[in-house]
Amino acid sequence: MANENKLNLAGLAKLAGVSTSTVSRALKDSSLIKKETRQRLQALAAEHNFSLNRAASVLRTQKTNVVAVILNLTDSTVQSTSDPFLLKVVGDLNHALNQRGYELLLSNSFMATQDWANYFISSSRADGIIVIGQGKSTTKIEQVADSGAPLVVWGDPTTKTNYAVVGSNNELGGYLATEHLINSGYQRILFLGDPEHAEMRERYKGYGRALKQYKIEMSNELILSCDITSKVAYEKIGSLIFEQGLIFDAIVAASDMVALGALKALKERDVNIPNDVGIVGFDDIAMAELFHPALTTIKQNTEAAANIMVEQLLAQFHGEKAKSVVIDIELVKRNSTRSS
Amino acid sequence: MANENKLNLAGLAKLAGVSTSTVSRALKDSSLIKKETRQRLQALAAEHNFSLNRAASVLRTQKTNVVAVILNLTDSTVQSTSDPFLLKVVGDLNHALNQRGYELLLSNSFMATQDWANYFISSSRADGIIVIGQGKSTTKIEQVADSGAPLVVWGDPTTKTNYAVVGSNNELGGYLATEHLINSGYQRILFLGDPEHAEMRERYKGYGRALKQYKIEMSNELILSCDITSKVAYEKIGSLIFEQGLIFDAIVAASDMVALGALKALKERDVNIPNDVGIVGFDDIAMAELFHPALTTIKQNTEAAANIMVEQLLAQFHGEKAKSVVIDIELVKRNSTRSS
DNA sequence: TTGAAAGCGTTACCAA
DNA sequence: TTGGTAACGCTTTCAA
Repeated sequence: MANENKLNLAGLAKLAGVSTSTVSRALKDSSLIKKETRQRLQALAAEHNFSLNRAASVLRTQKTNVVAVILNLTDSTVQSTSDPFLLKVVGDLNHALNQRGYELLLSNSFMATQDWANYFISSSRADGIIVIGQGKSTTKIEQVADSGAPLVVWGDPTTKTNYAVVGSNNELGGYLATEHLINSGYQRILFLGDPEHAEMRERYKGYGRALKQYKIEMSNELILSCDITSKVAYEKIGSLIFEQGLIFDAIVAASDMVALGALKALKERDVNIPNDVGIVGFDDIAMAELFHPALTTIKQNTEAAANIMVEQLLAQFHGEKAKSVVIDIELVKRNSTRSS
Repeated sequence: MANENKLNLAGLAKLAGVSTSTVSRALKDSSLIKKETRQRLQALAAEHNFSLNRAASVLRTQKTNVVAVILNLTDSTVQSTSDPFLLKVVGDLNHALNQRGYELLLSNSFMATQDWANYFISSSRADGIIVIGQGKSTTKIEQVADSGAPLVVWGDPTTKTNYAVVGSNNELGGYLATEHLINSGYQRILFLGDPEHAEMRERYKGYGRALKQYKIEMSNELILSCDITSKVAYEKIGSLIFEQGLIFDAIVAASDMVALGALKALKERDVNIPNDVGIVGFDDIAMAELFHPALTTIKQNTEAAANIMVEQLLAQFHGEKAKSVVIDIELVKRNSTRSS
């Protein structure tokens, strides 16, 4: 047991025989203070393991140096804890924020049920908010935007909003995935995903555009709506094959997790991938290349996205207006599709 | 744009024609205040989207209601962002903390380079610390323990420490994995993992105990030290086979990620799983059952662990002493091993 | 180059 | 049942 009564600025000042103002300034290396005084005080602080009281400092400066990151989940808590893509984004955001001297306060839409701007900003819990995922409804996000609180959203940047959205070009991703399948000789291409979900809807649009461009008729039975978890995808593909047989020879999956669920269902029925059926995923999670066959997918660059999101948020701290940014995506060809 | 000048307790009190003390008490539903007054003030607060200033409140009460969670990473930043098991633990901790009215401040050992107790506790950033992973060195953890700050560590609870460790019975897990392989008729069982890592070392011990018990000679060439990422495991298994051929017929992997890397290397060489080689993983990450064949593994119950960790931490807030707790593990038989 | 002191917004003690 | 007020620990303006 150490610190019975915690050392504060006043205590440190007393020890040093100077005023609190001097110590305060010295610790931020202010040029107002003589260099040797500064060094002496910094050494003293280090020696006593001194650290400033955040609460007092936040109260005084009205600045928290914290950013709230909200996982905006749609269906159930399960998604948060098992979706590696979302967690990858959180990890990258943490890194990007830390590099700029900010800390990450993690929350999700099940926990933060109240008005986000009030809860995080007015209460001085955080200086800004990053929301991951537009989900099926954007009312809570719009509420934050209307409050004027600094906000950046990970989602689909092509849809029009009154707040800054950073995200991949989902429509193009859907298009490239589909085009790759067509060029590889696949004919009956299934779309597997949840079109109610903003980002997935765009991927679906890209799928449609590619089909149209290559003069392939769109067929309703080849559009399979499905929650974005591998378990649901696995079940959906299983029952589709059971009921109608193998009516498709390729799948455009709305996410890698969905693709992997489908892959499992197909392999269990001894369908050969990529010869009988080709599959393209979306995200390029770390595990995509570990699967057998390694998953062809549309890579989302989360590190770049995280940096841009943080920069757009910090811009708002300085009174600038943030803008939506489209992150480049990239088709990563592996072995779940025939080479074109 | 709303709130030009943010409403505070004093402002709200003025609006209501009462004192700040009364509003303060009313908002925490104190029985000191007459019921109707309470309700009136609560309604008024809601109407004005009022929320208390956390910084002021923390400064006054010396209580943050925040817990710092530190990912104690060993090798590189890569591990944090790609290890689904660690992130699952973070997700479960977040859930457990939120349920008890605490928030989670996420950090990792690369960011928090200073003295953790000072940085998080003395500075009033958090009330307590949860460290995920004992890593290869525990000096920073011991520093926190010595400071007397509330602390719980996710790691191996069987090794003796002066702080509370919650974790799985890793030795038993290693034993069960190995025993299952032996009972399924495998003979030359490879251990794949990093024995310098506290938890992995215990799994290794369990592996050794099982071999001994079943009178199978331990052979140094069947102990393959390997960083706990799938990429490294993939490479290690690849070069082992290249150099010495298939000198093993089963693998006890120190984690699922390691197992999956090995699986990929084997499948690429057309080794049949589970007939030619059986594999048992550790963790039971969500993806374990998605693989083909679905991975036999030792399941760690992270939800239960998260709840226990949080309870042990909160106990320390009330002056109680926390104790180390062993979480039950369970062998989950799937298809990467022959059935015994 | 340094110091004094006000004030950030709560909470809780003491008084009424 | 309610109100006045000091105090939490820091930053920063103004004065020296």
